[in-house]
Amino acid sequence: MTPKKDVTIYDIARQLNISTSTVSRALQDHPAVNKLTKKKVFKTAGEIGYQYNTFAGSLRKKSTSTIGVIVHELNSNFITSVLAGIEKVTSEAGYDIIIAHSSESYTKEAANAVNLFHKRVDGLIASLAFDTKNLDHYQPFHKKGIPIVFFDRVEPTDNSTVVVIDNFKCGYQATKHLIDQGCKRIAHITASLNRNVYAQRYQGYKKALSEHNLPFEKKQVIINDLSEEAARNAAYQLLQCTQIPDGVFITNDFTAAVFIQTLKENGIVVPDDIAIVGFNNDAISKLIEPKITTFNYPGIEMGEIAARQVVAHLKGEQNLQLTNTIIIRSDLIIRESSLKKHTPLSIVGT
Amino acid sequence: MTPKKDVTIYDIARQLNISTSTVSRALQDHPAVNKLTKKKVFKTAGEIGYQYNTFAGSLRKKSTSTIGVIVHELNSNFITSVLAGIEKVTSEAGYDIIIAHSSESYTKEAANAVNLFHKRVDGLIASLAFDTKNLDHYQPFHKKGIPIVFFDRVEPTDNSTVVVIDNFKCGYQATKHLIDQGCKRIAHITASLNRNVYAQRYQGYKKALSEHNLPFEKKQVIINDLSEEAARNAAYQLLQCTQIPDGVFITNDFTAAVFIQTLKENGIVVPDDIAIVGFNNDAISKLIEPKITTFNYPGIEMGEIAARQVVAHLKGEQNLQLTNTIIIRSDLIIRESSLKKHTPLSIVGT
DNA sequence: GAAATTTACGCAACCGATTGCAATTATGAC
DNA sequence: GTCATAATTGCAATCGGTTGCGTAAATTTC
Repeated sequence: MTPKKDVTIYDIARQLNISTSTVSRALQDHPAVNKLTKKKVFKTAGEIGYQYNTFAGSLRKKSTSTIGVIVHELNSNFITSVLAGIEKVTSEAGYDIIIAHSSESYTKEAANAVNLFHKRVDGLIASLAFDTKNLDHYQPFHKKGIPIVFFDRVEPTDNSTVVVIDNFKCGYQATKHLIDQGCKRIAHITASLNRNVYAQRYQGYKKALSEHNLPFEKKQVIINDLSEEAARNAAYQLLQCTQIPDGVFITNDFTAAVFIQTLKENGIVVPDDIAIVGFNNDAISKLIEPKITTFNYPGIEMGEIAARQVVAHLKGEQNLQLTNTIIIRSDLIIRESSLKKHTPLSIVGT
Repeated sequence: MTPKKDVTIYDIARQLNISTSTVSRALQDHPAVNKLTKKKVFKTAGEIGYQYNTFAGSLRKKSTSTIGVIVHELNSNFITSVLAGIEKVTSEAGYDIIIAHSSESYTKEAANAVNLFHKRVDGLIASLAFDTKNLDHYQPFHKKGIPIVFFDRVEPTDNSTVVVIDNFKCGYQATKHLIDQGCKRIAHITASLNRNVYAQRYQGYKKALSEHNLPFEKKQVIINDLSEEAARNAAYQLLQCTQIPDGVFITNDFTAAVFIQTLKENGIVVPDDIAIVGFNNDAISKLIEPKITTFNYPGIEMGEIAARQVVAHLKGEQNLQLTNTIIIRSDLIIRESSLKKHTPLSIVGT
């Protein structure tokens, strides 16, 4: 609308009777500029209200000092922690970040990728949506040599680093824990097995069952979108089985919370009738009754590590081309929802 | 790192033996370009992998088709809904958005403002942090005529539109509701009264008390950061009063949930001993026991309206200069946490 | 005090798209 | 076939920094 003319380095140069080169260099604190000159430049810059023009700079430099971040959602503690971790590292290294979220939609994820590519981010950190099955939309980045690090929701790739937790192990641990509590019929509620995190937890679940000679039944595995409605439906579905399960491993705390609520509404006692293990260590897991046994998801750490990888690559300290997988520790946090009566309370965490 | 040369409109022009002007116009689907030429341009553009260079374009056009959004946090349903609303409207109007969050810190909010200003957003939508007391960091936007719309967390201003709910009324309603339930000693847990939303709810609370001849006591008002720890401390503090309250209005559902949990741990029965009203209608409000009476916060609507204001201004359809306040409807959702025994269940919502 | 360095600064060519205005070509009217 | 009008296209300046290279001035060296 208002085409107010901007204050540029030309204005500073004119005012001080020096060249724009010197002004530009002074503004960058370049060593080849006299200290006095720098001082004068900064002074008049402030006086006449100079503002750096990112476009001119980026256009010339072909770099933006900006790192793009694509996440699959925003409203979870996990993601917020990751973002905090990323921000910490990137800002210390002098990079800005642009956050885009896909709301678990492949289409939006792809659109975001295109957009960030156009915005010429210097690097990318991403977590895939539920239904993202291929990584084609990231090809332009690879072609241009822009480093990408995937975290949490990843896909096998030849040219990027991935930062994850050991989902297989978590799935195994969760199930093993339920078995240790005496559960014989353990169900599993999760999301699309196309997504690595769910696929691997599922494998871990199966492994634990078979290792302990418990039957694996298709009916006991419910795959949905982990929404509130899905959680309720899952509960009703399981309650209608001839043999209702005595343990359920649910890959999301919110879903687990709704599930538990639905059970309670139907007179089922958790954990005595059905023991529950959730996932993510969301705030809600400690607030509902019973408190949910879950897995701690080290968000900040994941964010920091992912960001550090990208930054290291950009600064030329390290090359990401070599495929690289970083696995971060995650822990089972045992709370009330999975502890059958006989267990001594002393081992209950908070 | 890798200074691969970009494909530009010059490459297309050379290939087709036409001028860059024509290519540029063809790419924009300008009417003054022959249809056949356009077709050829798009074809070769695709073939040689042309990518629009945002910087060159923005530098020349002095506009970015991007709207900045500054929020005070990310992990709440409310904010996520607002973002969804904003995204819907802006993307339909052909604008991108850049999301920045301040984590309730004034310093980060100001830094984000500077950053978005440098990124030359065409418009700004913002919600203030807890401790933001002045709007100086938005001056550069005003000076350049960049429209700003504040939502929810706002500050009186002469040159921006604000989109809010009637917080005074909510505070009044919440308190009135508790009074109707028979509460005589109503406490209030909230955050910094510098922030409009809390200040106004507080005023509403006071008004309701005085209107019903209930004493207002400083001790009954606890101001903190609404964190988990703060919620617990508040609970202990109130329990130590000689006369513990029989109703509490808490301006945040998460805080209310922790507060209720702490009460229960100490043998207090909600709502019978103490009735509770929360705020925001977060997912958690329906999942804990008892379900929390709260206020619905129309996030999507707020986002849409805020975005529409900015877009309308940018398209020249409307001027935001004239101060403008838009108030959105919000509703008290009555659930178990505030309903004293005698109340007929039939009016209980879900 | 002349030669060798070092320190500061300026020149001018970019980066890639946009756009007012002029020029050329095509189409239509008579 | 001529002239007016409309449809296309090109010229060239512009947006605001950046940076390799060259040069003048200041400092050091012997």
